[in-house]
Amino acid sequence: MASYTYKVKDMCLEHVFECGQTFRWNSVSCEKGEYYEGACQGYAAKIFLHDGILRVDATGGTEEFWHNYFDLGRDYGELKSILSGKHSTLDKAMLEGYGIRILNQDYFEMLISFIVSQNNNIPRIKKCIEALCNTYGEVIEGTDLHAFPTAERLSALTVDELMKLKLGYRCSYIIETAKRYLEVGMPVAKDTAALKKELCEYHGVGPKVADCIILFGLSRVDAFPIDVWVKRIMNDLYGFDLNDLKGMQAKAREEFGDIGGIAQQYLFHYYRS
DNA sequence: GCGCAGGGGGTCG
DNA sequence: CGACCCCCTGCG
Repeated sequence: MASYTYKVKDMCLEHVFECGQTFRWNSVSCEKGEYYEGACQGYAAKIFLHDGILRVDATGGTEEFWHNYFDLGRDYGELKSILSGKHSTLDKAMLEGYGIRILNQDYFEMLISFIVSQNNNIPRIKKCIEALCNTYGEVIEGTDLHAFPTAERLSALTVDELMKLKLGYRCSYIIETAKRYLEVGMPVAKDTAALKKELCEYHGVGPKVADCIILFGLSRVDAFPIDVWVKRIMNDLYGFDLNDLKGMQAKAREEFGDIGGIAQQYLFHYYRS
């Protein structure tokens, strides 16, 4: 069991784990307060944050790995100052969600997780992903947690098998996606628009899911996922028609530049809470 | 209590 | 633009 500590600013565990970017971390209450337990990249971990000190107790991963996972190399204070004054609602959202950070998560896990998320709600998304991990993911030694399943494992399943996990019509998307991922691998570096187009070729991946994968799985903070909440936000803030996705995308680029994904997370969190 | 719409971080045909 | 697999909620 490795233990690492980091001095952090602009961070709150609840903001990080409950803003909808990840589905595998759960809060645990104990006498000393609250911590989060979960898994990523085949490592199980407990995450504590008190008085500006982040502590990671994990079954593996280097100090650099967790530093990168929590995006500690990015100065969110600086980002907030860049975004401040752009809109009074965003200013409020940044105060409310001061401790949001975009996790650097596994690409394949994000690919599958956000396919599961379509036309679905967060509690059930978490259940579905937990079922996927518990059924098809390797046990993480010394814990009762499971790693996210590999593409090899998922690609070998039949729809009938996967249907048992109550994933509904998403089953075929998941299997096809795992197969395709094994063929094409990670996307090569290119501009975000081209990435989005490439991702939309996966069955079950549309514009919204593609942007989530780009933002959370490829760490491109210029991606600006537009879901029903963001539609409402863009309507409230700038008066966009609810189905004018193009207009919203353009406005996000104009207002937030290449950190639209960061602004999106603050706004999304603010509207949901 | 129970049955039945309604809708959920969309996408496909 | 309607259907969708499933689950949870609210309402009669």
